[in-house]
Amino acid sequence: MAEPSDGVAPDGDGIERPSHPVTMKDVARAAGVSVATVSLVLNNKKNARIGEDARRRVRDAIDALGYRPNALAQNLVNGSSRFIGLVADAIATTPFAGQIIHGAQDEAWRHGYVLLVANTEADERAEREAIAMMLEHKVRGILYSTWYHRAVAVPVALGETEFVLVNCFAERGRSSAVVPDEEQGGRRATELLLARGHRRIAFVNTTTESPARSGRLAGYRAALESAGAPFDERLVFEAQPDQDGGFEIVETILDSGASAVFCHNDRVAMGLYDGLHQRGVRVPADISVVGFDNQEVIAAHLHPPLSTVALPHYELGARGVRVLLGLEESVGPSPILVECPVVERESVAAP
Amino acid sequence: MAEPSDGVAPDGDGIERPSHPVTMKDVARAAGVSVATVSLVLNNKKNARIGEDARRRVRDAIDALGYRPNALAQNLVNGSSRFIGLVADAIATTPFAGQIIHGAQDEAWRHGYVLLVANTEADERAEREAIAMMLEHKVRGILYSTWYHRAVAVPVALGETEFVLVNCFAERGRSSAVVPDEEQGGRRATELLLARGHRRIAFVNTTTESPARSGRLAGYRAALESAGAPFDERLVFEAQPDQDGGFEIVETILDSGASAVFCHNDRVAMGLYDGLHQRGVRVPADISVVGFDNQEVIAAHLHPPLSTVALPHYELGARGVRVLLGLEESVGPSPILVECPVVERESVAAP
DNA sequence: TTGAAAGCGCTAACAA
DNA sequence: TTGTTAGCGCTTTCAA
Repeated sequence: MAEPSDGVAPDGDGIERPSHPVTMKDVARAAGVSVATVSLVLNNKKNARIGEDARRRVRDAIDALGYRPNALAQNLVNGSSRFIGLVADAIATTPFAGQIIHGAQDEAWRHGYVLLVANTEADERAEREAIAMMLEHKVRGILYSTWYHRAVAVPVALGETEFVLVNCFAERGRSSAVVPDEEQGGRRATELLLARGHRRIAFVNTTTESPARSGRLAGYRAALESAGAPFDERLVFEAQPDQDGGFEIVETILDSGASAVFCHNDRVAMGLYDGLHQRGVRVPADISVVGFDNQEVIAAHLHPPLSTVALPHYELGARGVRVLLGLEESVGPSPILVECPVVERESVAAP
Repeated sequence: MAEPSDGVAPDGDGIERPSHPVTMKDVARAAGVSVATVSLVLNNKKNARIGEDARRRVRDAIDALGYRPNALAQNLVNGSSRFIGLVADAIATTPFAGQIIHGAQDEAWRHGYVLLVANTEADERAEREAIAMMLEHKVRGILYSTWYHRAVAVPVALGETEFVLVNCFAERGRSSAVVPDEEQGGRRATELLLARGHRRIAFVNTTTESPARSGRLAGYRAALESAGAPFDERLVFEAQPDQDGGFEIVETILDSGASAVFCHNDRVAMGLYDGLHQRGVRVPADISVVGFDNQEVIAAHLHPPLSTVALPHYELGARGVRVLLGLEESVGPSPILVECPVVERESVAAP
């Protein structure tokens, strides 16, 4: 069905190669030792004294035969695997889920673990099956992740193993969880504008109730207040959280007399740009704009490139495995908050 | 470290629950039968006649104890696992890799397989380790995927198992491979314009050598020719394949007198839109535009929404596992070509 | 310094 | 209709 671009190790090495899968027994035979010895040198146990000679013979046999340990067998005897399960509700909708997987995968790998990935598309049945399968594979633990920050009902089966919620938190009860610090992010975004001297800063929030909505608003407000700028409710607007929402709210923003706008996300900012351009309003000369999410395809390539605050998805995945593995304390009853870093580009200027 | 939102099954069911992991032996004891019997009813082997009574007792015991088969043990005895490995060179850079994973995962799942995912960031060492790890877990086979369509040097270790290249093909030698049909895609994109009556259609190709570059060009040309429209070399331009490239080429396009533009990808189209808007040129009233890739965040939300041709990443992943599993013939020496479907939106009008 | 042997949880002959 | 038993490939005492 498929062939390697290159041959396998040549056979003329003088050692007989068993017809198919090379086991430890084969190595032992070839090296003239017992399987126990092979096992010992393989895992180089320190308190097992193996002669230099035998050790070498084993090594040679392993190379010659192209032996690979059978992880299935190892896991069976050790009673647990090196798997970490990751169940995601949407792995392809946005690049976000990808980032979580990426972070989790890197960190897991670093500690000798492998990711078992399951996509559930938020289907409860798929979710149950995914978790069951992971449990049956005796995973070290499960990362339960969502593609946008929200509260979730923790599936009962998760209780059979250790788990960490990633980018979500438990509706009720407490569970280890790692989520983005929306408020801090909102504060940073606003400060980006404040720092350049803006005082009348509009905030285009989303219409949908969510931690992002309340968190970013709180951050916006806090930044304003601690900068001594007035918080004016009439400068807070709501729009559908996408390009259309941003596009439709231009007029309103322009009427408000704000010199800068903090958008709930980059997509809103993109729509806003569009509407602004159509009216001949220049960014940032006439009005400054800041986004949120740092959705690369958009933010980095708008004209001018959009200053924004990044959602730390990679970090969420990575932190998730760290707390799962007990490398990091999940202190306190509330979720671990991960910072949202700012990404400065060119959409902000002095008023 | 983490608690379920809900308790585990109550203990007052009259059956003693062993302190920790419930094994088949526990079930056998509780049901008053042998492990063989339990195994038989579990896998409901047809040619094994088990009494209704025993069968029920086993079922009850399983429920009562909350037994879960140990997949590790099952795999060990069967000599092979239900894993399919997926090595990707970039899982987070774009939504594309996510789609491949998604498709592979869905299809694998459908056939009772689980995805083992590894991200290599194109690092050779990471790649070797990832493949080794998969081999050690006795995967059924490996999907080797890239985030953009290209030729690859097939890692030697892949030869130790079955594998399928996804979104890439072997530099030399033949290997099963599944790739997008760039030429067909280019043809479709051009036809979108041709169908509305355009004859002078500009093509903004990428500057970088790739199957996408040559394939889409060939498709463009073929469509033109079979529609009896002249292929004019002076209508083929090159630009960096992103927003900047598209933005910078507007003037040139406008000067060419073309009534429509087929862009190498959606990002280029986005940049083009931008430049067009700035000059007061309307899409599609003054000029029609077609993209490629169907990068949702962009294409669906431009003004007007961009008609484009989709890269079939989901399908690539799914087909990949199908050929891996031998469900689909990988006929012939050349890669399997997957169709690029067109996605019509509103950026095309009559000239 | 090494080997023999038990056993991880499960499946599959083979007996009974 | 069911139980006994021998492995699957490996790790790990325990003896030698």
